[in-house]
Amino acid sequence: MFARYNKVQQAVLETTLRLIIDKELQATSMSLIAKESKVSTGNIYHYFSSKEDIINELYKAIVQFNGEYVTKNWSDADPVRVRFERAWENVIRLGMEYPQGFQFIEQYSFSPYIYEASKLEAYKGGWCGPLEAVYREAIAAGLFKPGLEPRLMVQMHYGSFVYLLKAHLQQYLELNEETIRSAISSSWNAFGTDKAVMT
Amino acid sequence: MFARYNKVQQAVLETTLRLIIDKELQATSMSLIAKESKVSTGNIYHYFSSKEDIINELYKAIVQFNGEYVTKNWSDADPVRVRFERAWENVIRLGMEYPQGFQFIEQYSFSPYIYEASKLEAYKGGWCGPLEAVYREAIAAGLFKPGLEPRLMVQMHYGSFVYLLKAHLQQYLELNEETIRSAISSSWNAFGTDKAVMT
DNA sequence: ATGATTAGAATGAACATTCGATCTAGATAG
DNA sequence: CTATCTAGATCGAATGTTCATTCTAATCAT
Repeated sequence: MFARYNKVQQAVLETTLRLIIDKELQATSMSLIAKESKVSTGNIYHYFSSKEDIINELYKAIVQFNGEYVTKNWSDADPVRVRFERAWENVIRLGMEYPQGFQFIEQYSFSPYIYEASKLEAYKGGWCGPLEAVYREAIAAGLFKPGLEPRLMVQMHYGSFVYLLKAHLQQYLELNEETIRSAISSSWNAFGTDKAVMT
Repeated sequence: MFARYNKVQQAVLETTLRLIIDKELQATSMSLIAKESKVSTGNIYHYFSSKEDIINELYKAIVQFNGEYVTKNWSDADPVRVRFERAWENVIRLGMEYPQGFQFIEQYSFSPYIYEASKLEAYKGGWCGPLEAVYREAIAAGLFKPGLEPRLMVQMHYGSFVYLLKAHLQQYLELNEETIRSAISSSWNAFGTDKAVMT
């Protein structure tokens, strides 16, 4: 997840992520990060310019990782429906395999603590653009109803899966393969035309 | 929104809500709350036992307010589809009219800062239960496909609307009446059977 | 007057950051 | 092969600030 950083930076970033998810940002002090990562405070400041800097590096690293994960296993050559399913499957799998990173982005993507510059940099590595294109294509092919903006559709579907994951991570409900397939298929139906329904 | 509190408490709660949404919890100090609410720190501690206490009162008050808002304008006598539409319309309207309260719950409902007791108390006044019942009824009437848990369906739909609202509040997209109607209708279609489709 | 309420200065703890000292490894010289 | 040097890496104690909370005195209502 933090492959492009050195050992010390990795230790700090991993520890910070864990602490923030477990205990919340305000309860995550530099001295605690130092103790748990086994890197002295002085040395942390050798590699990061401030606490804010750590959080922002964390943000950028996770967003990039997530972006790569979600756009895996599918390409423009695949049929629209396949791309749709793979992408959302990836989103769910990402949330289940890397819950801390997922929760971190969920909690802090609108936080003033994250610099606008980090958010901008994040957007470039994101997957919203590619997915929007898939939806646009689905509309053009008559598989999705026209009328709503692709951007809005993606936003709604993303929200669905985020909340599914939240409920799962909170042990509020269970997610098995069958349920995931079913949820993705239902999502398709929300915007799908008769032509597109084949479930 | 804070009708059941006295003047001083209202001032403190309103100010705290505004500051937390504008500036984030950790940047919202007691002295700032005191200055902006025009209640001295000493007096704040006369009405609240701690900062945590303020946040938790805020949480409980908003959850109750939201619960009442969402279950307005519909009753068990209405047809399932009407109840479905009214409820989600209320959710969206709530988010648009009271964005701060909406954002606060979004950000802090999973926070360790909120006592479990507050969350429990919140659940009683919540609207998840009533909505789950509507979905259960829709399945029983053959309007919704069986297979998925009603709880999961509600969770997914709620996520859709939350993200729609987030995007709207972030000026990322515009929400007009037509779009809202269309989004709610699409949501119905996600789980709707052929019998139920009438759009 | 007296009990409740309000005010804001005082307190003490916690925290982000800095700083000077120490350590390490690799290069250079004898 | 050993001794010396050096620059970066690492350490943790010290600093100065911020903040939640408390305290004491003043004000108000009855």
